[in-house]
Amino acid sequence: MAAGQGSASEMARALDAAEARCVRSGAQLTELRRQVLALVLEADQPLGAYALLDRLKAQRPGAAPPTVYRALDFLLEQGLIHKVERLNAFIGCVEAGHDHGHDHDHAHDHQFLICGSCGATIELSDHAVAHALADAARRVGFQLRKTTVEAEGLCAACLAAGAGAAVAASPG
Amino acid sequence: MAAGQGSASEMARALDAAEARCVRSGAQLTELRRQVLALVLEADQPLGAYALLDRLKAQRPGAAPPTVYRALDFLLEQGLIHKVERLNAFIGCVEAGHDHGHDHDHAHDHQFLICGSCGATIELSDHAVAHALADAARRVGFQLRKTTVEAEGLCAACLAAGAGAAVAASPG
DNA sequence: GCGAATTCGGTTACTATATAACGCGGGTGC
DNA sequence: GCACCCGCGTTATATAGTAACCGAATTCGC
Repeated sequence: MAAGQGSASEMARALDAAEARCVRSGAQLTELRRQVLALVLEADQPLGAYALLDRLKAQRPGAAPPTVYRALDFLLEQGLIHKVERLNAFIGCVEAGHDHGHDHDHAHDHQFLICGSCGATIELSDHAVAHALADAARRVGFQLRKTTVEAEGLCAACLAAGAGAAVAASPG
Repeated sequence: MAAGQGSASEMARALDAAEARCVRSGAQLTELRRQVLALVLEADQPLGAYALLDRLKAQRPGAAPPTVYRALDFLLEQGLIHKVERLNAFIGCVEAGHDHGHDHDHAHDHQFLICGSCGATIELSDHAVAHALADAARRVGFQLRKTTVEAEGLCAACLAAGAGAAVAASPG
């Protein structure tokens, strides 16, 4: 388990928060976009566009790649989801789950820790990391626009379960 | 301009250094691998696998995707090149250009700053960034194995040239 | 020398990821 | 009514990456 919404009510709350966010920014969270967002949020790990497409087809038989990519582009723009570049996969943004009214429309800096054993992906919002990177960029005169910080390794649960050995030893 | 070798002699030196590195680790820098490495190094920006393939075909008409991917895998393993995840592209490792004999075979932590205007990609080896990320991971009990830190923005040269406006205005 | 094992790379075919381009229908403004 | 924009269906295609099989060259053991 990693990121999935634990219950239907949590999901409903998250979708409502997303709706509110879109209204505030003058965007429309249409039925399709809502469906795709729900699929991303209910997964307990990042899902690829085609995995999402497969699931979307259950509700929307005619769905094709552009269907899901357009929805994903929208959700990315709205900051409701993130793309995990190392996995070519998409995951809900933890920040978006809160419906506090003040706009933190700024692209919040985040980092991902991806467990190579269980696939859990943890989103961090570590200020020190963001600051260090901003510092390093400034030192060479580079103006940051968007940062991608992702790490692969082993999560605490898998470490405790001795996954370090399991990963090396077992094929499955 | 960003990463390309400035001259034939620099290139030769870099290839010799790569050769030495491979010898030390018991690997073979074959003709194919050398060709692909040269193509990566002579580019002034990260190149995709298929761009490399196109260029490789000039020297090796029969080349196909596996040809270039196998060479790239080898070069990545040897730490001679890096993959830029955001671009699905490959770039020479600045560290590999130096032929100092001591083994820093450890995967050196690096960061990329990608200019959205000119495509230049700057490799940093900022300790503070690496340390901050390691710290953040440790705090949540996550064991790091490989980190990917990439940022998109504007390089100093493009900022000076007023690229901030140019990026918004001109298509080129 | 001869065969087994390994490494390298050519070749074919395929999977996965992502986008281009066209068109339709429904709203909005005038 | 009509021009316009938006959302989305639809078809086709581009780009990225792998699987699987094969043969040549080298090395190793004997």
